[in-house]
Amino acid sequence: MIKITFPDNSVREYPEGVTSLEIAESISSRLAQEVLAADVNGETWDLCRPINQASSVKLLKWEDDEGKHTYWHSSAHLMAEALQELYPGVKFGIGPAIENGFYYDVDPGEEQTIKESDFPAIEAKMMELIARKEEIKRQNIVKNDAMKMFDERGEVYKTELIGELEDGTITTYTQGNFTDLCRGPHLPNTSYIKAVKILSVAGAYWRGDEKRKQLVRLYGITFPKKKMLDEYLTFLEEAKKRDHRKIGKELELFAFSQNVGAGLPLWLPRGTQLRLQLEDFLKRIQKKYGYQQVMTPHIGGKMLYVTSGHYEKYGKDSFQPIHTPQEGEEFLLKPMNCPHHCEIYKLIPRSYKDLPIRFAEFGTVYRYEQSGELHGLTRVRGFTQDDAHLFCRPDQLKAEFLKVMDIIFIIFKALDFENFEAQISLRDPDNKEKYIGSEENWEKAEAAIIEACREAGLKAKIELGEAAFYGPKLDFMVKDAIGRRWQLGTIQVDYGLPERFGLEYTGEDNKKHRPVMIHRAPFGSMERFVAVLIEHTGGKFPLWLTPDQVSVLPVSEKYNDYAWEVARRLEEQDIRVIVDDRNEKVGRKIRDNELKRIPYMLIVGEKEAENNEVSVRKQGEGDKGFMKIATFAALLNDEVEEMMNRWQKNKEKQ
RNA sequence: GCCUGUGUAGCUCAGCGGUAGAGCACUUCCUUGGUAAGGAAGAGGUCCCGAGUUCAAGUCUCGGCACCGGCUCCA
Repeated sequence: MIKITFPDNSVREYPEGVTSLEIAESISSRLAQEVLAADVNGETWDLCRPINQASSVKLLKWEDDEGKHTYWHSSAHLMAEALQELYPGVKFGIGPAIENGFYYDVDPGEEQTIKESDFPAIEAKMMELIARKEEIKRQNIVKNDAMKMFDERGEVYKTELIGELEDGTITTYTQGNFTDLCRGPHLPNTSYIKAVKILSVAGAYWRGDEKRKQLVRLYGITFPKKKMLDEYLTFLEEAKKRDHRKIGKELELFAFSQNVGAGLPLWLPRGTQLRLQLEDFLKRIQKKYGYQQVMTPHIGGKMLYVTSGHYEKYGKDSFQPIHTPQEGEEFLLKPMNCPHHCEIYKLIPRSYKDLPIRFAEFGTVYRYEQSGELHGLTRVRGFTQDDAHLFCRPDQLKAEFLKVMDIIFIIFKALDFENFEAQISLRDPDNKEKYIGSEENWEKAEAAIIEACREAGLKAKIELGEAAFYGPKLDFMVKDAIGRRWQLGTIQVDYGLPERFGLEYTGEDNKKHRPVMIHRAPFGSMERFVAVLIEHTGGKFPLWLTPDQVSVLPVSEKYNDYAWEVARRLEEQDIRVIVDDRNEKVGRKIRDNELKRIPYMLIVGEKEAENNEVSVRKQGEGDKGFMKIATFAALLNDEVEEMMNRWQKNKEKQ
């Protein structure tokens, strides 16, 4: 007998070689039905894998990430088995579980492809295999045997993977005629899977390497209940409705024109107004934090970027230089604002007393993104960064860094971006030649960021190899409607550019010193931020961001004056109003498309004028009845109030 | 840049070798002054661009462009 300890520290005895499934059965039959895998001494194990010594065991269900993971991993195998039957000679790459579902990378060979129209057949085959209730068997195998087995089947991708494994660690899983190299764990058999959906097909380079063969990646998802699949598909449908590209079009916020060029957004009047509100908001905050606004041109001499190192790194992959006809000069469309700001810093001698100096600019930059990369407003070729560069003494770095974090938190709080993830992006330690700057400076910069995050109590994930080529950074990531992560705010510590540009200040000791630079953009870019804001709010922006929230409609021209009086009083309370008194035959003009988008309509006529009231209608909700002007204003202001409160509270905390 | 897929009216889409379609929006008229309505009529299209096959091409084939979903990339 062996002792099994459960998460609540209770202990039961079982015969040696007991499986997690048997343990579950011993507790309740319901549990046995629901359990998918088990955590055995911190490792996720198959339900049917015998436990041979005293262990602590946690049974994992759908609700546990590891349970779901196991479920989807087995589903990936199931899909692979179906593909093997449908596409003879198909070779397999890897097939992991992901956040929502799973994928499998396969090479169907030269002769055949897998298309979207094939999905139903693949799904049907998977259901057929499920009905067979095939057992999924784990096997330990010697490296040479594994190599031989997969080699005989021509599984070149698998043999490459096996070659990198250590002998003794190799396991395979088999169901029906399908055997896969796999660490596991897996479900006991295929019948656990009830609902199947192939979601999409895409190309994916083998091992993520652009230079290697591109395989076909098939994405799918499965659920233990048909209803759950339906709910998931409904969720995807709903998310599509919040797509910023769709809402941006509907609300006339922004557009693209093939004549202007791919990835070059046109900001329409309403979108521009929204963006300007956001810019004003940040400008107000920045003023309080001691920033100075600067403005710099959209192009810069090539030498500027040779000095900065950007030319060497990105020159070939940028918009190409602009040439002057007579003087033969070369200019680049500016891909970032930092060199310009460095030039401003350099103009006059700086004293240690002047620092920190903070130059802010809503700077529009142009980057030649590969055509396949473009994505609505989130990935474009021309965009405006809410950029600023801080030049400070080394001893000021941490304090400045923390202040920048404050600004980001204020913005995220004000706009309800609660579910952001912070990521510290450091160098790839195995690939240091990708970066410029001295070892010492990198270490200082990386340490400064980690230290600042700790001090601010910010939980940040550390990612190696994600740093910019000139320095490490702290990024704030927010998800869009369908869960894609986008980087918004960013703070970067840079010892390199000051050196390249020869930036100096005179210290207390009357000697020249090198300032440290912080690059930062709390929104990231106006384009991407607005995109994510649209997806988060579904286009229902907070009142303080929407320029025209209310329309006032007099029932006849007799009440035009009263309508204007109402408008004036609302505007006193920062509520923007459109008065629709354009036509004495008012009823007809109401169809106007513009007015229909305004959520609140106030109808005024005899009764209202008499009682100093308005009659309120809300788009889609109908009549809200008569209301005093002040009451109505308060109703709208609740929203604003809430926002201001949050901001205030946050400031008090500081 | 690379792999699927899509491109028809302002928007959402149907049509898939034989005279360009629907709903919403738009214009005009009528109806209703408490109203984001109803009725009628009308206007609107190099069917993304370019070649090819065919008596005949939105429709089939090839090339390009744009967009979508991914991969790679992301200063």
